[in-house]
Amino acid sequence: MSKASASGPNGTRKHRPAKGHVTISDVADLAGVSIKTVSRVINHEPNVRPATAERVHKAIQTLDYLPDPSARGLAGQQSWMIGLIYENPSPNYLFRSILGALQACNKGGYALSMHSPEPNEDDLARMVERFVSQSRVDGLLLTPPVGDVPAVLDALERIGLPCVRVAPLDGRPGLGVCIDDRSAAARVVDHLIELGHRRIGFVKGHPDHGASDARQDGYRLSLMHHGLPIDESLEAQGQFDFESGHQAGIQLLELKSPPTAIFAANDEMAAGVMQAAQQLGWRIPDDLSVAGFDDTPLSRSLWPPLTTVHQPIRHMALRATELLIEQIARRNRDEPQPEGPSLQLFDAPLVVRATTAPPPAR
Amino acid sequence: MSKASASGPNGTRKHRPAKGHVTISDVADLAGVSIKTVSRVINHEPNVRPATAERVHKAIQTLDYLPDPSARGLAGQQSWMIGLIYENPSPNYLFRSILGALQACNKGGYALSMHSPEPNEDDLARMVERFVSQSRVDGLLLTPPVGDVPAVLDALERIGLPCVRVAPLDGRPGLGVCIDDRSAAARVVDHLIELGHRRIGFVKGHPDHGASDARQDGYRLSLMHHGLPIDESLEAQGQFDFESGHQAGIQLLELKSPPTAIFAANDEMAAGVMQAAQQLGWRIPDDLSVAGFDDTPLSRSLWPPLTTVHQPIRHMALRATELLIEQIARRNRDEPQPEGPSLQLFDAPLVVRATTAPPPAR
DNA sequence: CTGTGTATTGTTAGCGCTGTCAATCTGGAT
DNA sequence: ATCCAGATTGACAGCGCTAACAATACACAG
Repeated sequence: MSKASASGPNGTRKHRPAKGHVTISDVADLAGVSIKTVSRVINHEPNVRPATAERVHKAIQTLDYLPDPSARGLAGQQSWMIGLIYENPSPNYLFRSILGALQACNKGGYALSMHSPEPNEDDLARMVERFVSQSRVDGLLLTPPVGDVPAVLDALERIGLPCVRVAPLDGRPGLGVCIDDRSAAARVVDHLIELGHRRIGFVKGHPDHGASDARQDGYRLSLMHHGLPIDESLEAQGQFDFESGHQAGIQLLELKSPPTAIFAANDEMAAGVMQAAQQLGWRIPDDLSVAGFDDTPLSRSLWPPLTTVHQPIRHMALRATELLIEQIARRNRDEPQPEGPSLQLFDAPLVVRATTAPPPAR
Repeated sequence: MSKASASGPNGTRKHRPAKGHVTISDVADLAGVSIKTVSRVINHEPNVRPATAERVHKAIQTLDYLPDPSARGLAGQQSWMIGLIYENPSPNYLFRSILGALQACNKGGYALSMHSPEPNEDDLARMVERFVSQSRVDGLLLTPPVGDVPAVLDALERIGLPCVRVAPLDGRPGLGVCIDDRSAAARVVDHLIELGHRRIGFVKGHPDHGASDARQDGYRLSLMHHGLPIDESLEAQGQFDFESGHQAGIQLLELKSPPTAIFAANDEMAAGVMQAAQQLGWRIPDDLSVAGFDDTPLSRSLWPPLTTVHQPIRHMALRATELLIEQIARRNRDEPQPEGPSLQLFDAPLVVRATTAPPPAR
């Protein structure tokens, strides 16, 4: 009797009675079922009679019950945590990624745990392994450039941990979300050519952050497509930061035959180019057109506002996280991961603002 | 014998043997002590013989053991999670806060859980309460402007949840970290006056984000201190964003007797002012000096680079998190929270760049 | 030596939940 | 009616750790 009837199949809890702390057995008692059935409902397990599920749901609502993630993590094999590895030089990029990931996590009942390698960390793969085993995350979101380190991907594959890459560069199998950097970059150059520019400079990004290469490809592709020559002296090396853009700008503008337009592989560097130009007495866009890439808030805070490519980073991270959660769910049900192309492409539209205009008349 | 010697006081675990998963009993076995002693060492409890502690530490190192946060959370009364509530319009501010908080969390063995109210959320206090009870965080970090909502603070006090505020505005008791907005703002205006400016405009920030008021106070204080009149027509309302700064800039510059310098309550708005000025044909700093506040990366990406006040946000958030962790520890030991002034002040030095110069000669 | 108090270590019972497996119920087919 | 497969539900044993208490070891006064 003390067992079966007093207050439901599992009895009442004895501790922390004052700690307004609703547990699964409170719900079970109220719904008149066992805690296991409540657990089934929570986890959407099959074979629960609709009427029963309904009663449980009502009890959950009434008590405002929320399962304790610690207990779930301890008992089950999931930690309900997703890891986000970042090593991104751009706060803005990272910040928007976090927002997107957070949103998807909230929706899916996951928590987000962020981690970045120490500045002097040389063995990224080992770092990631340590992080994974310590925090027991269920899956990993890899933002560039960490998602392009083969050693890390190998390690993850060996452990068998689900992961999704944001903006991956290689053709490695596995889930990912990205934009088509190449054609977006080509679109920028198309735009400049349509305005009448014939000598168009390019500022490359950080050599390790390979979106740089794709954007350079797009730049050259558009040039070739319009029958314009590729002149390597018009391609300056940058590092994706303001200062390097500034340097590159000076380098390009002091050429004997300088370009009439400069396309920088991101907004920060475009801002640097603009600073260099204004310093050297060029007016934008009258004497020089400038275009960037990413559409960070910066691009709207420059004067004149910058023509750039909008990258839907928040959406991409959100979708990446959703994909990751789906993958984790499949794995938990021992379903095979689907084959085939697994890269989700996002639109990256050109945003024409005020830094691009026809070249000065000869 | 089976109890005492076979494999240590607690025996060996039976499940998930392959899952390279080191638990507290593995450590106990290797060190030849009970799991409770290991627990004592981990939690720095007193009354462990140094030699024993040493053996345990060695075992922990050998096995690369890390306690499972879920299990700790479930068994103890701590969740080892700290919540960060944000509703900040500035990605940069928030991002730097996150970095600082994350760093302190890592050091203290805590995880960080971020949360922001829904855009249309009206009852902030209830939202915070729900978040706290759902995620079972041990403490809360309140970034502006959420840290200034009395209803939220009341609710938190009622629950008895430790919290620390970043940049609080009122004199409410409780821990917090901040800069002296007023004197920092005054220092900016001092600087402008020293350069020879006599008509100095001010762009106010968002009325709800009360740092705005403190900065305005500083502006007026400096003016008064130097015997200059306070002219309300020189004070334009802004919203802390670029667009509002642009508007305010136009408003001030189209005055019959426009200012020779404009101090905006943050960098974004200063960028807006700069845009407005350049649009209207004013050269900076020759015709107009501009100063901002916050020292966001933006301030270095503008041309000319912006004179502003450096706010050590990352450090502030780091320190705030440390304070929070200390407070949680005290509470867990049932120690009383210390009385007295609990606001930690940080330096916010003026960074003079290129947007401020003597006013044009009459 | 013995007794007493304190420092140190161990034992045991959960924390709230899920996984396993057994028990019960249901709806036909016989 | 009777039986059986499948659907539905429940009992119970942990997950890895901490809290409360128990047990032992040790130190030193009497």
